Amino acid sequence: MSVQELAASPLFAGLDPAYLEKLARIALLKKFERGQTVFAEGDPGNGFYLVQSGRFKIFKLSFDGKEQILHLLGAGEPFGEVAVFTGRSFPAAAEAMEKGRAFFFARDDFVRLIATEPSLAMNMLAVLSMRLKKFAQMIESLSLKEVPGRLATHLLLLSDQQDGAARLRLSITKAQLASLLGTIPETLSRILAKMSREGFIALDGPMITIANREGLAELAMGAIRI
Amino acid sequence: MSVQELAASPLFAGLDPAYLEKLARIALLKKFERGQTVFAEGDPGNGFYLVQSGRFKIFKLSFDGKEQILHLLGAGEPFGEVAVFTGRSFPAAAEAMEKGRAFFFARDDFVRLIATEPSLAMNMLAVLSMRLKKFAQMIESLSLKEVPGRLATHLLLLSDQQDGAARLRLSITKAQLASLLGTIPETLSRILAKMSREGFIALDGPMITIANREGLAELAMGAIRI
DNA sequence: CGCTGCGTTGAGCTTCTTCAACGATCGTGG
DNA sequence: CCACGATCGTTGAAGAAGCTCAACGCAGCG
Repeated sequence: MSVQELAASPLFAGLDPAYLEKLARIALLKKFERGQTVFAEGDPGNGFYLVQSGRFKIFKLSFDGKEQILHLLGAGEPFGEVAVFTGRSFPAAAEAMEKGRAFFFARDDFVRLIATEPSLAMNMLAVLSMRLKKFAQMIESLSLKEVPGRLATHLLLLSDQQDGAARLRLSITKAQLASLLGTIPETLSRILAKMSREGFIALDGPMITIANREGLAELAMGAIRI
Repeated sequence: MSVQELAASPLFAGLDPAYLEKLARIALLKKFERGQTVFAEGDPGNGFYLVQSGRFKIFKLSFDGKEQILHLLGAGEPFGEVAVFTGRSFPAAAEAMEKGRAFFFARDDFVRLIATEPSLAMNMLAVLSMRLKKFAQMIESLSLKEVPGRLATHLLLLSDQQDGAARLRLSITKAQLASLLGTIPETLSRILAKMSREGFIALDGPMITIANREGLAELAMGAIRI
């Protein structure tokens, strides 16, 4: 497995090349087709994955089949690590959103390595901490904001990730965005339409242009409503 | 600072006494009064805390003052660690719910120690992983379940934590329980009353008795409604 | 005694979901 | 090449869930 690919991940950044070599030796590259399940919620978690290519989603399903996306992952991002350290089953399901590959690291092999390399442990702590922070924001959004507020927050975040660009391309379907925001496509569609009508954004298929950043920011923090 | 107290925490369990001694030397015991703020969301996170006594809550506030409790903490539980590893500010606020004390560990001191003691790192990874799992369940609850389902889930969890006891004592006020469940006291009150009317539970002040465990389990997973 | 925090209940209203229908796009197989 | 089904997105009408606002009882405590 290519050491360079591993080094590109935040999880393995800054590690000694000798360690990367060891990691590469225990990694197993797996292929996934669009829609293929990586693991289901509750499956025994004997290791974790690192995305090599393609995109993957981590999600929860309700009794009646509604989906809540917890995480969207691209190249270099790990998933399924929680099960490694709790020593139990996966707390959510994972699925490939498109054709792609992921490295698999078996728990025992990985734990052996992490126990001897403090900077790997520190990197992993940083990854888990970032995730916790993100989850805390998600909980805040779901419980304290209405859908327009969550959407505004998300759009501003997207813009930030692209150096403040006003013109954004949704890289996921609107149905998936709805699932990420904890709502349903119909509601999202209505709210996008309303935001457009009121001049906050401009819509054009999968393109969204931020037309009133201050207004969106006020929506995001709940200072105003639409 | 007492080494025994530190050793009782899951975070420091199984560590070499010599390391506990080092930890004890960098720990700083702070006192808090009921209602006192430990840190606000956004404060610079220069270290983390470990509860010695009393209870603390971690929470988010909305623009108009509504509160979402993320976490309730008792003796031996750490909080504020996320900021240590993301190197940034606290992602939520912390407050003492009653008179209590907490050890404070400064970031730099702690990072020095954790980098030399793999089992401390592994413990910390386990703690963060458990939290992530809990947050994932919270997100699932908020987005995929209605209030009766969340309440049922919580009651069953409480019962599990007490070896399956049917008679539970709420250790927090109902207003705080509402905040933990992502709702408001009025709604919680109504749903408790309805659950009692329909025979799922029996109410008596702060005591709740599980009268129909199977029914509650079906409520919890969303199989039935009330 | 009066105050404050906690809990409950009622009425009205907002938000969101459900259910249904429909247009557009796209890939596939006949 | 066209027809078909599937996915995606949008819109409307109706209903459910939960929130807001208000009032009130009750207990603990200065």
